[in-house]
Amino acid sequence: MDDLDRRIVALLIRDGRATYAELGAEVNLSAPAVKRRVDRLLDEGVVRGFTAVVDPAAGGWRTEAFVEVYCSGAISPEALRHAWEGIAEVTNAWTITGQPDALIRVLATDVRHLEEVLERIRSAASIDHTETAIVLSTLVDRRVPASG
Amino acid sequence: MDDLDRRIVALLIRDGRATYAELGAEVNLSAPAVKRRVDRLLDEGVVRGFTAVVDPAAGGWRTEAFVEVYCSGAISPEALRHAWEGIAEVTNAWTITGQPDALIRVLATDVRHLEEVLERIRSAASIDHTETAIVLSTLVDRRVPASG
DNA sequence: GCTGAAACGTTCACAAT
DNA sequence: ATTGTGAACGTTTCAGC
Repeated sequence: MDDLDRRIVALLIRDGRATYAELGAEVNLSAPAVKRRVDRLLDEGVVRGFTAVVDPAAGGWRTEAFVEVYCSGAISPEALRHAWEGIAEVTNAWTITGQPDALIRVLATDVRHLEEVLERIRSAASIDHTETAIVLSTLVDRRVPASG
Repeated sequence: MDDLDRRIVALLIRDGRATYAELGAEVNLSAPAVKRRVDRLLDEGVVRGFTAVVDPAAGGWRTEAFVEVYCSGAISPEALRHAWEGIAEVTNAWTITGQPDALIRVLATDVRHLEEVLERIRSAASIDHTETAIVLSTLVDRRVPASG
């Protein structure tokens, strides 16, 4: 993971479909040399894969919310993961420090749908209660810290 | 945005570097037909672009936190966006309903670095106080609701 | 790491439906 | 309006250096 790797990764974050020739032109390397590095980065898990960045609203997901989850008793993170992975509308979930045990990001079509998802979240594990905050606007949207 | 578009988008979320021929084989379309659809989806903004999915830990980002921000007085979302966009470690920020005015996701190298980022966040706008929750584990990590 | 060459993918104009 | 075909061009992906 040298400086060349970091530059290639930064370029691939900006354009995940950039050709090896284009990447090579930016970092002064031949296309095969770039490919070998990208293959190695994929192998090492530095780059997990490539994906399309989709506008959720275009798919009808117009309501976004964060749900703080307070559990009752001891529940393993693995049990929570298993329960929430099966709920399609749960896009992200983390266990966290502080008063709530977990934080969930939910995408729903509307508030009515959100309420229905919250019921499924609560019934999927022995949960004490939840606190929901609806997203008003997205101010910053990156996956990793800004670089260049 | 018909069913064929949705299937192509789902395939591109799974593999953002899939060739048009591969996509076409899955949806029974020729490569040029798939390309025209993808070009249109990009044009319409349904697909915003393509990116590499990178492991933050591989880049040294081993500490993740969510920061609830309580503002003092009236601050425009635009002012908050401008202030936080300039902080590299702020990967995401949303204005939300409920007690806090905003929620921020931060990636830092360690807890010491996180504390330093929090200082920058607080001094970047007229903020009353913040409440930070450090991420213990990531249970679910998707961008959009699961589909297939 | 580079080069060369074959296989493969992309991207266009054009015809078909 | 959208698709498939064919051909030119660029890219990928080897092996050999």
